[in-house]
Amino acid sequence: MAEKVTIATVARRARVSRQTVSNVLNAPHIVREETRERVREAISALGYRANQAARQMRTGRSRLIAVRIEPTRDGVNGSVLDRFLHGLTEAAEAAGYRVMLYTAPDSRSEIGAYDSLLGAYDLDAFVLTGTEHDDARAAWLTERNVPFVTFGRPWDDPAQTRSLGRAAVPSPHPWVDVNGADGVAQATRRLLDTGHRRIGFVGWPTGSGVGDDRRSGWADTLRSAGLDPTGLDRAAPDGFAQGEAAARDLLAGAEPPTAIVCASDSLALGALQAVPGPGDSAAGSDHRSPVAVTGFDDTPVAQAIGLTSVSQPLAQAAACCVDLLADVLDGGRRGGPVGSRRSDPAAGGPGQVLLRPSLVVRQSG
Amino acid sequence: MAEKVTIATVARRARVSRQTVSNVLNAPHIVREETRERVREAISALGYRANQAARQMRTGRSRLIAVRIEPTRDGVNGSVLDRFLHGLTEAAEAAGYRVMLYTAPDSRSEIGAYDSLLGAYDLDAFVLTGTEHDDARAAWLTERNVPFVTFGRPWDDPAQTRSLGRAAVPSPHPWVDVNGADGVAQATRRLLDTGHRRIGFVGWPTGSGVGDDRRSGWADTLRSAGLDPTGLDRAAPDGFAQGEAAARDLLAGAEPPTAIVCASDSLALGALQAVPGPGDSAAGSDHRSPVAVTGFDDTPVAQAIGLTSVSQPLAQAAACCVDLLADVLDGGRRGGPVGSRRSDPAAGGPGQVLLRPSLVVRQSG
DNA sequence: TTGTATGCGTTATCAA
DNA sequence: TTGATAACGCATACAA
Repeated sequence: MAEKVTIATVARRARVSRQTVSNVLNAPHIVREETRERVREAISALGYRANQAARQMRTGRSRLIAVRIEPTRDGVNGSVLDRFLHGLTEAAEAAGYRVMLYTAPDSRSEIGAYDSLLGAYDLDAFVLTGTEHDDARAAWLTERNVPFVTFGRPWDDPAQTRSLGRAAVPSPHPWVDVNGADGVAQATRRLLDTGHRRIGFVGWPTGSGVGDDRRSGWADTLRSAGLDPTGLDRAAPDGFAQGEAAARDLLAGAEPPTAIVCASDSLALGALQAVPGPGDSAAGSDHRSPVAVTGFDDTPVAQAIGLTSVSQPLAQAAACCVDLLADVLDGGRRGGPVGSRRSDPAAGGPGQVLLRPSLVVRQSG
Repeated sequence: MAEKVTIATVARRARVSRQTVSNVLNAPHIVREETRERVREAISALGYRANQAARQMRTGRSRLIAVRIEPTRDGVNGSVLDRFLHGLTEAAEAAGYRVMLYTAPDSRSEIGAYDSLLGAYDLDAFVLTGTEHDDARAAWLTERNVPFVTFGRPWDDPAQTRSLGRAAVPSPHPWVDVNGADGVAQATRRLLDTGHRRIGFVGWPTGSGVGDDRRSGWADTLRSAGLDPTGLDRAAPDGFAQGEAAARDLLAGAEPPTAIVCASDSLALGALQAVPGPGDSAAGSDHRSPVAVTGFDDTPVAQAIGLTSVSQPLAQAAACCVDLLADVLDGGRRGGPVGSRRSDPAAGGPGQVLLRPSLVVRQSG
């Protein structure tokens, strides 16, 4: 066990005061070049590393970012969080932060978790995933002035908010999101381009921001192509079996769609079971399904079975989250090589980034 | 922003000294009951929570456990880490610890990460996943007396270790693992029970501890049933395409197997593509594949497509990891309601837990 | 530009 | 059983 090397050790070795060492660390520009070099040399020679606990006690900042790890929901989409987390950890490290995990069975208890986490650990910020309508978590954190960023837009219903009277409009907060409507539109447009005219949609029931957004991408694309989406969509909770049932229902109609766009890979996987497979067709080993199916999230399942799917730039989204947090935490005096990612440079408010997903075309569509 | 409530605030309110408050927190038994109650009341009335940073500075312990989040490897198996992480976070919270994430592109740089993490954050312990032969990370941590537990057995080659001379035998460390051989044996035995006699195996090339372990479960089971496994196994790196190729090769033989056991869901998914599907058979909609295929890990993919697979008790494994760490960190004076999980109570060494996986039977086999 | 003194909130040592 | 005092490592106001 090596001797503990503190700022005093470094100071002795570099024959300066502790304060000078501290200055080299926190405000290098005010130290004379020669001294600075000597101190730096001592630092690396001794392998000195600042003690976070002591620093935190003094500054009140922990350089810790908390993010909730959810229980794997339906399973198929679980890896999305996984990839996001990895990106987040990597980006945080680069910015000098660390990621701390916490769990909560639901949003209500999540707020309770904030309280104890903040009390004990002086967390610098939170990353919230999966925003809901009028998210109570965002409100709680805003109210207490706790920095946070959400991966997911705030899906506040403007009408409802307005009806609350007063200035109930939630103050804007930094967020990063992926344009789901755009992704679904890409998928739909590609189907149109390849000749499909009757394109169905299987998505989640109305009410979830994410789901409604994705559905609109499909409907709007059809409309701008002069097609009527009416009757061509089905609502189903996320899940394999639900997707299969919805697709079956869609295909049972008088004029069944020749392609189905789904709001998730889980639904798409189910839908794939419902469409007549290549084996049932007369032709031999043509792997192309007569009914094209596309999913959303480009999960490992999609990669494995050759499902065309919309891929979210998760690593980039995570990096944006960290950037936005760093903007707030480090007082905007960052500005490294990351480039400006603000989607709306005109607005003076907090950064809000909407990323564009990409379509990964595979055999299924 | 509520006033900062420290141990001094509590002391004032309870009209005791700060030390007494500290005692109530850390050594309740030495405080008179009446005083203790008064202090406890003040604590909850004020909503006091101990400041981790200050505590850490004094005790040198952070109550932080670090675990590496790997980049999603081949994808399909990614969710395993996800579920393990969730279990770990939950168990750690219950034991009063927190989980901190870090990344590293490979094992070599992972050791570098230890160094800086330990220097800056005074981490209490590490959880290592995916142990390798003669794991350098374990050696490094052992040498520096850093507490850690591995999820995965140490796969040290006894012969090689011995040949190094000296006492090169690595000192044992706490580990938790799932008995892969047992899991594959369960799958194989079930196939035998359902009448299969020619059962193939598709696994990873010899050399990986995990892979060899799983293969042995298959081979041993066949042998104890009086069958000869020779020629019935194929080695392939993990992956969908690799699994398909290996299975195809296996099925191309003169006497092709009627069932294939795979070392992973990725391989199994590939193998499924290689076997004649139900659609190719004469009979109608019998969903049962003529060639049974089983996977390993019970990933979401398996759940979605109905692949029989071996399921690891990840939440339990994670809980065991935390228990073992707590044993070390809290000096063995734990012993809550978790029950003794030591697999070898006779050995005085560090706890080592081998858990039994379970077979999830679905349509594919 | 560099050095000195002080305090962050907690726990450990020791005396009362 | 309780209370006073010191110390953990760092950063900051202030003096030199």
